[in-house]
Amino acid sequence: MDEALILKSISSYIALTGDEKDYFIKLLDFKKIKAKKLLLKEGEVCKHSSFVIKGCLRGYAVDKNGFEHVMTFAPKGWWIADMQSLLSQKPGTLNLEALQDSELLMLSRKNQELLYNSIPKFERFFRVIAENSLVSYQNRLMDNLSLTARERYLKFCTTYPGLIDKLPQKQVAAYIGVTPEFLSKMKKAI
Amino acid sequence: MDEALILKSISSYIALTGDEKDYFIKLLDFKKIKAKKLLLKEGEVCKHSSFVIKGCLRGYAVDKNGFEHVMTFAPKGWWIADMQSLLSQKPGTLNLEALQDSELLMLSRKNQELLYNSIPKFERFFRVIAENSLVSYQNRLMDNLSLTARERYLKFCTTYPGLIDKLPQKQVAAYIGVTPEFLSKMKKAI
DNA sequence: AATGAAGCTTAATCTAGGTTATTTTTTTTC
DNA sequence: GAAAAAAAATAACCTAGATTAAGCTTCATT
Repeated sequence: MDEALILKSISSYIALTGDEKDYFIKLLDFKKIKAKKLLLKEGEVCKHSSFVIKGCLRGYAVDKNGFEHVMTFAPKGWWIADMQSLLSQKPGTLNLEALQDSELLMLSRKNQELLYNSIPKFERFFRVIAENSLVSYQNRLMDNLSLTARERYLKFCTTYPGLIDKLPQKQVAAYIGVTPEFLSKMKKAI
Repeated sequence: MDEALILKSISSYIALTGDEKDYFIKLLDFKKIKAKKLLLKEGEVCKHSSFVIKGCLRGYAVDKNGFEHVMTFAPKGWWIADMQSLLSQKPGTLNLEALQDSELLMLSRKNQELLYNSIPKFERFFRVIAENSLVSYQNRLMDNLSLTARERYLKFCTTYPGLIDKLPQKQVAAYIGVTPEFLSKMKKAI
């Protein structure tokens, strides 16, 4: 298990002593997950925040017509969870799926509470993470309200250059909010 | 200036001593704002988080075609800011406008930093606020990806029963993501 | 290497919601 | 309380993107 990435990511926001790092690392569970396997299924209660150290996951919901909508992609260095379910501890609506063979450092909700109480600096860390995430959802919402499908696609390509050629394009479609057929048509026109 | 509401809202998440309450209250600036006046204009840097104690504000952006899109409504008991600008301290894209004569308790970014350092519990408070807000933007995004305009309208009505009959309906339209004409057409059909 | 199964493309057709324009109603303002 | 301005309603027409359905391509599994 390689904790260098997560410690580096944390150090951008808060400074930890060696002891604090050790304590934190002990609260994490390492997990490998195979491509196409589900980390969390809709209807289950989300019990962990997971930090991706290898591979990539996606969080998606299935609507009442059976269509998938991608809420988030989580490549290396990102956190993923069904936040709604994690906060409320009620059954969630998201499926968290590995897109590739992946490796995670998982922080259980219980350990996260422990962490807040023993190293209050982590309140700050997760506050900043939540604020940044909030802003990115605000931006995405605004894009969905004000841009055409074509503009959203082009923005996706420039915003996530590392993802665009790794993802099946039907999943890009499910993220930007168009059908795979229409994305295909757009790509021809570009 | 009436600080009862903000203290009550905080007490749902963290417990404060009398001294802490006093200290916090002194960091706030009271402001009255007339209906239709802008608290923040796009292009300006957002310097405050504002808690609404009376009235209602909206945060909206104007797209390149001149159409307004409502990011958020902030009735009594809610916070409002251009988060992106507040966090980055760069010029923002949101206009924050009073919909009615309103009263605010404003916490400057500088005082917010002070607050975090002198009463670290506030890290937790604003973390929780940010997490809840994040979840509500996730839900709204999912609604925009998966529901019809009609469904979004009906959901708006049940989610914000207090707002629906106070707002000009063109602003409801700018929130759910349809033209005022289409909203009018839908209402007739319902 | 063969056999699926899943993903991608293409194209014809359809529709939810947009656009434009006019009229009516409500709200502001002097 | 009259005039002007903003909001809402109505209706005809338009289009971005959805739907359906067929063929094609890639890729995983035996």
